[in-house]
Amino acid sequence: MDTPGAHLEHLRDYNESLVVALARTRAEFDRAGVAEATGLTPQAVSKVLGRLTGQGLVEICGVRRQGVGKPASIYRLVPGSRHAVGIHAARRTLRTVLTDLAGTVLASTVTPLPPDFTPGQLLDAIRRDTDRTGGDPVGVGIGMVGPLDHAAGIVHDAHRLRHWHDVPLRQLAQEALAVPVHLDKDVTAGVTAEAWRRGPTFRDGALIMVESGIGAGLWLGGAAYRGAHTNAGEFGHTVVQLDGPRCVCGRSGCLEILHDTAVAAGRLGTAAEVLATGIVNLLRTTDVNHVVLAGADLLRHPEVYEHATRAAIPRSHWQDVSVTLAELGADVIAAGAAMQVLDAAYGIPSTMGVRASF
Amino acid sequence: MDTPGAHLEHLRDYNESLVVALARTRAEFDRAGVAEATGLTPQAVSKVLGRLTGQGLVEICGVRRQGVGKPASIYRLVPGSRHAVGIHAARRTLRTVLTDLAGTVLASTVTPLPPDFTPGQLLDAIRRDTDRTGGDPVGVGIGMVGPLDHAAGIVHDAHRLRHWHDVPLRQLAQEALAVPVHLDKDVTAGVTAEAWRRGPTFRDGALIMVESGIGAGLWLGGAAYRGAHTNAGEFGHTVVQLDGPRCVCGRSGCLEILHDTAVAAGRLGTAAEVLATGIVNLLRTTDVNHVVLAGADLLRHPEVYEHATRAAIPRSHWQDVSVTLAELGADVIAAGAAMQVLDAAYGIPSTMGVRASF
DNA sequence: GCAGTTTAGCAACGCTGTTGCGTAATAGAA
DNA sequence: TTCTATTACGCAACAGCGTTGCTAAACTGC
Repeated sequence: MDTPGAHLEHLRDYNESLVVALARTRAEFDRAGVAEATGLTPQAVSKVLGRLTGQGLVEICGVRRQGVGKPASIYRLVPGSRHAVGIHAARRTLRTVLTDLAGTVLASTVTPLPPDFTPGQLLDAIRRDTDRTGGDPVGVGIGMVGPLDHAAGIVHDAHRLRHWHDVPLRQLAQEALAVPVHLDKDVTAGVTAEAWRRGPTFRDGALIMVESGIGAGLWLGGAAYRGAHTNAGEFGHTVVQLDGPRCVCGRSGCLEILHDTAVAAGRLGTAAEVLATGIVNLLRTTDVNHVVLAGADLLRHPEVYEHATRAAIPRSHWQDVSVTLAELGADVIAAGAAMQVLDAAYGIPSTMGVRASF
Repeated sequence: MDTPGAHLEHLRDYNESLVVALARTRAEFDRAGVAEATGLTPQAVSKVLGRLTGQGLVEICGVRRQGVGKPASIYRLVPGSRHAVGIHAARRTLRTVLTDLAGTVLASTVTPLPPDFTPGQLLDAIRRDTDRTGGDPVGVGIGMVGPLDHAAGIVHDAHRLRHWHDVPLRQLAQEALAVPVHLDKDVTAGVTAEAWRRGPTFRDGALIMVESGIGAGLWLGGAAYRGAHTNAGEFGHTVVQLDGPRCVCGRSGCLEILHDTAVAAGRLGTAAEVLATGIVNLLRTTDVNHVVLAGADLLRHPEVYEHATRAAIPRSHWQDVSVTLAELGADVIAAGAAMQVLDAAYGIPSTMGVRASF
């Protein structure tokens, strides 16, 4: 820790983010409600709400009469007090969204990217579209195909893009944009969007994305899960047919090759069933209780995939799984990238800030 | 929160457990080393070490001369200051171990269980073997086949045991033993043992267990991962052959049925290759960088499985995966159950104690 | 023996949430 | 209208956390 007094500050930040997280899930709230939900004393909540009001994150919006006694002040989040920009760098297009603190998408633009674009070309496009979006964001999030290193901000080998080998994209973008930048896999950004919008009940979920490849973003135990090399969720390249056709990844009978082959043959139902088998495999492995379906290719026939998935999931008296389509549709990746920025700044920190990696 | 002052206490507990965690990974340590590793100031470390010494968890064991200046006091963990009992309730045997605070197995016993034993029979056996083990444990951990609910301490339907439907085993055992009891799936307990012994570098790992069924215990992001219904890691019932033979779970071509069929036919190499395919699927999904092989059936031919697994895992310049056998062998489940008790009492808490599930 | 260096810890401090208690605001009864 | 009970709010004092300032202790090297 290089800043003195860090530990009490972390305690304070932790409690503040706890209250912000609660504020995001409720249209309105009062002091007693926050105290009850968080376990803090009402007086402590007063102090926290005072600080948050001072930062403009929260405001009083009325009083609540509940019979006898002095009416309680009603607070609410000020969604417009903070903004973030999220970017989805796909293979041919750049999608840029502006979101507010509540996770609402305020603006969304799509511009084409040059074929087989270079890092420089992407940076130019990002700067152009970010400037055009405006909004004075607290940061910019970038969602992109992997493999990449989230912690280091380096793109190892963007799939099907020749000019991308160990590119320090986060650092480059940070210099170009002069705001904090987060880099993450597209699917992880996507599941963050769902988790951010659906609140703390969404503790374990997977976002299944079918869009020039099949991948999954994982949200496990209340946080984005990326694995040891930011490469978790490559479930398109799990084998479901040992003697199946050869896949580009080197193995045979991968989910992706079987799915894509069926789609190419016009057998969409079979493709959806194959995907559903893979999803149930994922459920067996991770035991998430929320499945979110997303991706351009999937959302062209949402009802087919949704039905096949629901049909494939077994039920029991103690197990339940929700299957839904991505609420934000095509914006989900970009919006999630923006929410990762907000999450870093206003979300509940996963550690207390002390290095535990000794 | 029902206890006042809870939040500052949590800060204190957090820092204390941070120091204990560090003490577990180092034979000896001094104030400056802890301060450097944790980010706390030396004076804060003094206070923490003073409290831990008072609790008997840590002791001074000498001084270190490093040239000029006053020598630094050398501290070390007192492994014998705390003990825990771990229990592995398998289908036919009850394994009971006693471990110390460092995770060393001090005693290990195996006793038979009646065929198709009842909850009452298991409780009797647990009480008997726990009493016999002695050691005044801080708690008892039970590792068992699922499905079960870790948080509620309820066994839903122990696989292949008829008398087990929604049994509140944790509560029953707690009343019978008069110490805190933890209940978890066997594989999760097992991976906890590996993680506890290998320290903070083991952040993402999977323990593969082949023993009357195939399962995986997951350790993701530095903590045991159980999923939404304590049912994560059921990877024996992931489909790897869409048109494969029917499995007991209702689907076809599960990893387990293919593996067991090959073993029954004497084709151990094929069985190991099938398992290895499943393991690579697991790596694709979770991106863990540690694979631990365990289970009685697997450890009968460890080299076959180890070789097949190593051969199946692709390598790249940014990706590395370690494949090892369970260090504790047959004790791994029971020892892990004991370490879960120690982890709850002396491990780094995952939350700051405030309810965030509003 | 003295100077220089490093460690250890007491004491004061700032900041956190908590507790005690006074004040404000309301409904309902007198 | 007036009084009382009730509920909400917040100032002030407090306990406990890690931090900072400073002094004492213990050692090496000259």
